[in-house]
Amino acid sequence: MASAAQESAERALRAAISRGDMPPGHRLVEAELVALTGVSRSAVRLAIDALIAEGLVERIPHRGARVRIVSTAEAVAITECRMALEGLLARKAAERITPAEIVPLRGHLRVMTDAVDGGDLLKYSDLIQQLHGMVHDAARHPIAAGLVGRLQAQLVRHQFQLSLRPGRPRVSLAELTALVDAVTARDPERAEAAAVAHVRSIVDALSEPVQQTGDPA
Amino acid sequence: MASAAQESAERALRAAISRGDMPPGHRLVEAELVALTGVSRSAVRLAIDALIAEGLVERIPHRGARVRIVSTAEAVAITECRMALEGLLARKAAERITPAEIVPLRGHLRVMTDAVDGGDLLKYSDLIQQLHGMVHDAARHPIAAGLVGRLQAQLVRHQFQLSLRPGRPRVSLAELTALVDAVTARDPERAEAAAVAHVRSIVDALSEPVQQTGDPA
DNA sequence: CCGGCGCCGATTGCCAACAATCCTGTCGAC
DNA sequence: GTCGACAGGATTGTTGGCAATCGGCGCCGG
Repeated sequence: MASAAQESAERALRAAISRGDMPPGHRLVEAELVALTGVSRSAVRLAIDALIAEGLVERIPHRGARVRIVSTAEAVAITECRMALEGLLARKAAERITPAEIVPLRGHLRVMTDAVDGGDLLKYSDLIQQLHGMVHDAARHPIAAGLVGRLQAQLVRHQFQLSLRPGRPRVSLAELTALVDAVTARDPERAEAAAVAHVRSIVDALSEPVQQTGDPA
Repeated sequence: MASAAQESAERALRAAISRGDMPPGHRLVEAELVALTGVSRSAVRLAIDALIAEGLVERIPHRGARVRIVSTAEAVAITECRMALEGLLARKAAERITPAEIVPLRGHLRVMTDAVDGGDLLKYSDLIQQLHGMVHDAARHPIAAGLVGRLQAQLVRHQFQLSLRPGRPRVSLAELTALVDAVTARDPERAEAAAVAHVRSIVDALSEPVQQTGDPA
């Protein structure tokens, strides 16, 4: 991330991958990315290297880079790691949260409830990320937060599929309410347990076979 | 790690940092490393990038790379993350260990006991790493194991200081014995608890003020 | 005598060209 | 008709050199 060119290329790539443009398995041809981002090939190459280090992309020698395909098994394993780390973060957040942080956290939970009641799944998915961000900030543990962020970045696609399952938001909201309650009550044990329970339910949902929605589109 | 040159440079750098040659804060001048490793500057540069991605080295734009200085607070935070992940690994190991793995694990513990009784701290420190490696293998969770490995690599220096404290090996051995007992008994709950307890005691030891050795330098 | 300013060596960051490697399509032999 | 070898094209990996930037040193003014 030294130069501006590399950073811009990295952002562009990350956005394209997250947005679903460039699906898993898609080849990243360096010349194409040069034309796409407008930066030099060196910068593109370094950006790819950075994304490889984060686990978003993989490179086969002399065969180029491709968007990494994370299998369901890997997604489960990654989420298990996240489970352990979110537990740590929730515990720290409960220990270290300040009154000034408690108020917006509670407010955020109300907004999330409204989003679920309103059926706005996309917004709810965003709000979840924000909630985790607030908890991570309160935990004051940049290392664990950074690890969780990098783990999570690897499975935007899985997370997206998950949020569309019927009934899932209700379950998720109940678990997150318990988490916020415990954190704002400054109860580290309960906070850790709530966070672990929440992520565990994600693991279970991921492990289940994908539900047929009958949607022909 | 694509090319052999880069890999060799990376190994050399990693070894030099681990060995204590190149202490934290030491500047990594690219031309020097070219002369030292005998590979091209590009390879050195890529090797440095790889080490930056692992958190061992940091780079300031236009000012070069230096061996990263991890403060005690950071070491504690890193070890807290390790605590969470080792708990997960111990749990998985207890669930998944095979009879063929139980025997050498128990044997390794005896070797460790002998090393402590013999006062061979350096060897004991090595054996600890190997023991963790065996547990990680048994857990069959490459993602968590990889994360722990990269976290641990950042604080070889702290770990080294820790192992020299009087009385520490005895405590450590007792905790690890409990861990091995739980894992070989296939008791996930106890295994996780033992692993967490072990790493927590490391956290506590790190947090304590460094013992005065009477050396005024 | 001291503080600010501008040059200079050293070092890094960047780029364009070269060399090595791999996939694809085609040709020929069996 | 099918399999194997071969050449062509495309893509990546590497090298060397050049421009940009930074810290230190000496010089000048106060």
